[in-house]
Amino acid sequence: MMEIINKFKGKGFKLTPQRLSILKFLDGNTSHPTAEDIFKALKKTHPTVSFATVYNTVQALRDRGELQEITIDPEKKHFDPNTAPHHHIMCTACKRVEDVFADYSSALQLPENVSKNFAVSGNHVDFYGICKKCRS
Amino acid sequence: MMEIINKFKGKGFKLTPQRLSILKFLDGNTSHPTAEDIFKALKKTHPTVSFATVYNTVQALRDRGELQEITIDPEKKHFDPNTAPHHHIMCTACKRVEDVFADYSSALQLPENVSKNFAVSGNHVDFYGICKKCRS
DNA sequence: CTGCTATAATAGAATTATTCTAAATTAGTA
DNA sequence: TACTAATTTAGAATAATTCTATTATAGCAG
Repeated sequence: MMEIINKFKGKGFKLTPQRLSILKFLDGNTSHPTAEDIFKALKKTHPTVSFATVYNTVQALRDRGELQEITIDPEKKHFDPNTAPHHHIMCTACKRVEDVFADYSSALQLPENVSKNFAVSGNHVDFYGICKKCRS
Repeated sequence: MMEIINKFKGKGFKLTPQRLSILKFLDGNTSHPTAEDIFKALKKTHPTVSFATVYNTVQALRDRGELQEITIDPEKKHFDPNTAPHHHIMCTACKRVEDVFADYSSALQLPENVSKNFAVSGNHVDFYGICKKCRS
């Protein structure tokens, strides 16, 4: 928690109460919240917040490399404060997203016809399936 | 082309001129068009079409397993008539999506704590980078 | 070939996610 | 303590997608 806050001292990032609340919510959060999830959580402490505050903060964090945008869900973006390289799996029934910690980097070689045309900056692996809860 | 059309004879799928036009546009198309791309192409032959026709047809094709929805682009969905398992790379500058034909299946093993909680139905690997054109 | 019916097309409204705008507020510095 | 650039807010705007109600038609049944 302290680390997160300290990361934003200086650098033209103002640590407002709203942002502090968002940072607290995100810190160590592995639930892969959507903008709406963050908005709802923030409303508890700041009933008058606007969605713009959520998107502003999310964007500021993304720009600083402190928040990852997850595209696994075709319906909406999810966010992940864990910026270490890792992957995800989504339950196609309940839409929940979970982490997959595995290092596939050495296996994911691009065919030459592609690698010669791209300066690759990253990759991610998305898995889809049905979770235990949704089967029972 | 003929194959595509024949796939939809019977089965409660009506082959309307609009749909035929969409099928022709998609057949062998490796450009990963968005709904808007399809809409624009369709407008050339059917100037009065509605977006609903595009989305209806896309959904019918998806339901029949003849069209894949691509989530690599955070801004919008792309579609791919190639339903054989393969992967994608997106240029983060020009947003173009290209195919990556590589078989990573044996390498993409899930860690046990995940695999024991999911009946996995599929996966895809997304690469990001800058394409040659956008660097020059 | 003709008529019937379920399916599809259309225009446009509605919904959802996200971004923008302009005015009021405030964090952090001087 | 005052100032200023950054932020918040409410709400409008935009973009992607879905829905609705009406009209049209593909494909089958006779």
